[in-house]
Amino acid sequence: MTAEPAGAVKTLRPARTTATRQKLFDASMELIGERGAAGVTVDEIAAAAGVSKGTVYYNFGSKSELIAQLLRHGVDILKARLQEAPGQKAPIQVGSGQESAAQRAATAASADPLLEMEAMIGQALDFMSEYPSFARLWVSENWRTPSEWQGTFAVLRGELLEVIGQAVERVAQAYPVDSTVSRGSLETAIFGACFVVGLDRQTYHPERTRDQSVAAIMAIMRGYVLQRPGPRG
Amino acid sequence: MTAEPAGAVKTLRPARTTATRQKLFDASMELIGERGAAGVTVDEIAAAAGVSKGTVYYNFGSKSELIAQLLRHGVDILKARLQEAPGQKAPIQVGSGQESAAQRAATAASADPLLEMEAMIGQALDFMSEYPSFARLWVSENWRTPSEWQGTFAVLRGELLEVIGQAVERVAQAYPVDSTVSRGSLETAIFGACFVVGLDRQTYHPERTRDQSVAAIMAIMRGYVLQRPGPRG
DNA sequence: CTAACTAAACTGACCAGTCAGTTCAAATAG
DNA sequence: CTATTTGAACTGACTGGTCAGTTTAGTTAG
Repeated sequence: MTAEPAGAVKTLRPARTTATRQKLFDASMELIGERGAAGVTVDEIAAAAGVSKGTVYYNFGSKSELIAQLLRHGVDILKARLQEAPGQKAPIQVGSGQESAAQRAATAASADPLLEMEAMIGQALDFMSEYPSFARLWVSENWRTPSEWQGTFAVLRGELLEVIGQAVERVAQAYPVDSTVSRGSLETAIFGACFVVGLDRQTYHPERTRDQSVAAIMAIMRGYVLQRPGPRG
Repeated sequence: MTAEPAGAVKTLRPARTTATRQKLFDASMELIGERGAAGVTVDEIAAAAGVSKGTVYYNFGSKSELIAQLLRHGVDILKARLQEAPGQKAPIQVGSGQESAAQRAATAASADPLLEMEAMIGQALDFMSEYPSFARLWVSENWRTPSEWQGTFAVLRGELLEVIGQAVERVAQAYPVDSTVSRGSLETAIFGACFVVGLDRQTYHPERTRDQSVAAIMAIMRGYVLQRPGPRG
């Protein structure tokens, strides 16, 4: 019988378990990204992770749950990357006037929300380069209608779009923008363009540079902003 | 014994076969779009098409070949739609000065390549609405690395991007554009945004209108064009 | 001592592809 | 006009193999 219901506590977990789960995440990400969730067997994943099949079930309970947690894992990484982009550095609510040099640098870099946006898109593309399999898994399963991970996707998608939405909002505060454009659709377009441009670069056009890709996606923002006299205020 | 090797002649094919193949395309498109190529069985497809399993193999030879031809079929439809957009109406080389009223209307509408671009994006979104399963199949399988349909995708992707590329070219001829932006990346961004915005509307935001979506994607073009004094020439 | 993990065998469902046989519309023969 | 033949189109039971998930008895590491 499996002790501890699969996928229980995440924190305070023994080091061995954490390492095992990480190995399984790495192996799954790779294999599933290449051949799709349905195209990979649990035996293969276990073998690739250098672990027995029983361990997969001990840790995750099912193939489906493994993949759900894999999606969550990837989104956590991507969100962290996006928030690394200057100006996204979470609500710093420490006593006023005591920012560190690093904090001041971040603030300075984020003075222009368009530059911040550019940094975010760059981070997104870097993520796609680093975890191409995650991007493939995402686009493969995201829009399936009665998907096993429908709920998972709805939540994760919302989290990512919120980060983008905040950055767009900051642009809209600093610049005159075309208010006839639906904010939601715009965010989706940016989000989608990041994935597709990133994946396409990976698969079909490795010669395209990161900066070319960023510039192409940034065209969306330049088209959203009405004039270019720099941020106001 | 099966006469005629599967998937041979396409033209002059007896009506019965054409009807059968169409039924199989319709059924496959629906099922595969929902649950993915690997998630659907040939038995299910046959049943949904109201045909026996043997007929699938008689007509296509393999599940894989059925899907390859399904992709080709969908791209043919999408390409036709994109070329319906004003100004794309293929090289009309009939005797000069004898255009029909319809041709003149199309020419008039295409006077502005940006409007033409807008029409094309609208057509793309309409296609996504009408064949959502095709779009899902496309994004699900397009970027798999050693895919069964790698070659198929490379060809079809090229055909679609060429149509977009021509429209972008016409914009670049008529307007001053940001020449530092890589044309290929830009086209990919537009292409990707169409798919993702279309699918997202379908799956998560049915309340978003077609025109909102078009406007969001058109932001890319507005950002690519440097000024807005109307087309030159 | 116990949670985490191993190794290997096993079950039961599922599924791609096969093939011997059936149908029927059109061609040909009488 | 009727009988016969032909073969493309189609059928569906069957085969061989695969795979998620289970079980069990034992091992390792913290």
